[in-house]
Amino acid sequence: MALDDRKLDVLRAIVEDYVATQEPVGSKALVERHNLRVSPATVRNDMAVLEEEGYIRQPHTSAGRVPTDRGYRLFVDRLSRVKPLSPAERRAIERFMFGAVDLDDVVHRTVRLLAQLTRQVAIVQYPSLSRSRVRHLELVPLSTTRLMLVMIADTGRVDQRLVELPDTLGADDVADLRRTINEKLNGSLLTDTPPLVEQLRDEVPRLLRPAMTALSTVLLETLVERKEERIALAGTANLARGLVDFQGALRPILEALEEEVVLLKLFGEVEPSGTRVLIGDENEIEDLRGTSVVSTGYGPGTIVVGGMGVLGPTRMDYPGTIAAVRAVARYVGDLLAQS
Amino acid sequence: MALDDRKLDVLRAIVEDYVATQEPVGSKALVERHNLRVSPATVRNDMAVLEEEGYIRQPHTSAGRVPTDRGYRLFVDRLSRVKPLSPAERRAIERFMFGAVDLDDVVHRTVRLLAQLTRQVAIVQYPSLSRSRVRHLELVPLSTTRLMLVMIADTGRVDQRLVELPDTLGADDVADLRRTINEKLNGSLLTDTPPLVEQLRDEVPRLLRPAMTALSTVLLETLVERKEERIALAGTANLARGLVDFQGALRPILEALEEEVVLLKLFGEVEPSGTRVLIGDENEIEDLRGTSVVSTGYGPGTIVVGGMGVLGPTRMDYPGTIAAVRAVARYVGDLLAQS
DNA sequence: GGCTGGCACTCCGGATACGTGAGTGCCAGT
DNA sequence: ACTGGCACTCACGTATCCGGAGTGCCAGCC
Repeated sequence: MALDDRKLDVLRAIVEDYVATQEPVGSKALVERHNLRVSPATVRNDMAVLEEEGYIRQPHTSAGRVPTDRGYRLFVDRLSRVKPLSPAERRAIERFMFGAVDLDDVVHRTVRLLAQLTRQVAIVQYPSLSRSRVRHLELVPLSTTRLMLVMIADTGRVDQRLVELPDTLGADDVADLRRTINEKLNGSLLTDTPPLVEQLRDEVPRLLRPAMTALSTVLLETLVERKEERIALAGTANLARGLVDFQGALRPILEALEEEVVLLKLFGEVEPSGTRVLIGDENEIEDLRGTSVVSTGYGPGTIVVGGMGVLGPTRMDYPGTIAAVRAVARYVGDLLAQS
Repeated sequence: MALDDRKLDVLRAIVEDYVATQEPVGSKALVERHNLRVSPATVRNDMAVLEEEGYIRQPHTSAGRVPTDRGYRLFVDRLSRVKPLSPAERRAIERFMFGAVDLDDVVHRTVRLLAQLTRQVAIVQYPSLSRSRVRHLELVPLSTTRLMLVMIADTGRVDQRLVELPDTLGADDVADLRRTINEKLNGSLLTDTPPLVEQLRDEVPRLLRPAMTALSTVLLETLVERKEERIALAGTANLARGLVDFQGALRPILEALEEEVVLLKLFGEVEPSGTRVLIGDENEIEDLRGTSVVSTGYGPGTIVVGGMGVLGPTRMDYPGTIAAVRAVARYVGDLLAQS
């Protein structure tokens, strides 16, 4: 059955009111607050249809209506426009991000900014290693048998690992290794490096082979195997605000949020295409059903190097949240493009 | 008034029972569970005295007794022995920490380990910059006018910052700067470096002065001004377990936990002497009254490079928690000593 | 003097009952 | 197709009641 325009209006009104008040909304209140030009009785009929179609439901007989996940979905897809940020919010973004010194700092500020802007839990994935290119590899001798391997990615990310050498090396040797590695790997996507790393061993003088072997091993670990990506989180206190429904449900949510692996799933499939909204049961993660996630990719220009987003109760202000997430992602993307 | 031994026994029993059951404990239950060799009536008299002295209180007339902050304090100071970890727990520590690859990883694992062991919120401060020594400073040319400055501290901590150069530099120049900086600063405590950095400018050839000036500025920021230390947090979900008392109080606690500045205060005054226990109102941070904090310093050998600890409801298992915090701190200290 | 059994008293928490009001579904009328 | 009217339902707040755990106090006992 096709829903006519008025029914869609009613659904939109229900979602908006419910998000604003957090209370089931009834037919009378609805006609008062929105100027639908019909009587409550008519609205009730429409509601009955909407309920039949699964867009809204009644918590109890003779209570108002509440949107279902399906209702929110329709609302997000067809009934709402992303609302532009207020100038104050735009200014807040700039103020907040101004003066960030390094990638850590950027990510940190971003996640707090998002949490504050949306008043929800914010999640930011560090630029993914697999989507970065090697900008430079540095070898720092700590002792004659120990090197610190520092990898600098074009996303600003810096990783370091300790390498134990099988035998002692002089400064010249280290320089040699450094040159070889950089010539081979600089500029390549991290996911493409493994075969290159394999070749490294054969490109150094016989004497340096054992050292290079040790180095290759660590390199492989650093570049590829170390799948575990990093995540920053903020605004968990906001969960305690949406008290009523949560209450007991809070615990599993907090637990899920501490599992980085779980969170990464949320960003696993970010497409450059744009913002993704997961509503309630659409979420694959058991414990996070009952919450919605608005996420998007970010990166310099059109490249996506990581994801960011927010998580909150399904009854969230979608247009506002989507706008905020997009704006912040874009801002951070520009920031990355500059450096 | 001095409390005789039996009264102390009663207090200890009350604390233990209350911690175990989370319910006010009455005189009858007390004599049953512990073998005090007196009647409930006698215990009641003792309780009356303990209450007068402020060690316990009644939530309501005709309810059992609950320890006050003062009661816990006495318990911790005089009535309890730190209980050694179980073999299973010791093994858990080793298993959990095994295979940590870098400092980030160590801190991460540590905080999760602590949270799991104590079933409370765990907090670990990264090795404090101000308590570290410079092990090595590396300059990595990213372009002709840009350097990445990487600082490696003896605590395993690695920080990096971008430096924009006033004019272009060749590879030799960079090597020159690197050598000068390292000769000057290597091995010195970070807090002692500022005067040394000031001198740097005059120790390079005239041509390199502008570059060195830029470098010095960033160095100062990195080494000293950047007071903001880093913090890792885990186990916030555990807060939701101690439900009853918290309930509404949860929000401000979560908020406080997100303020790194606030958390650092907790470790501001860690003395190498040992473990510190802050009970309820003893806590200086407004929002964290009502919680207790068990914290200790950690570091290689007897040196303290940072703090770690856990936070939970005042009704926590102090002996167990103290033991866990100490054991983990010690283990991590040993780990740092090795590297 | 310190300990104990007995006893009256307090008060929290859960169960039950009741009235109220918001909201609904349906129907007959326009 | 919309509306006004009406009977019905049910969550929620308030009031009341009851049982039980726990106390404070007192008189008696060792």
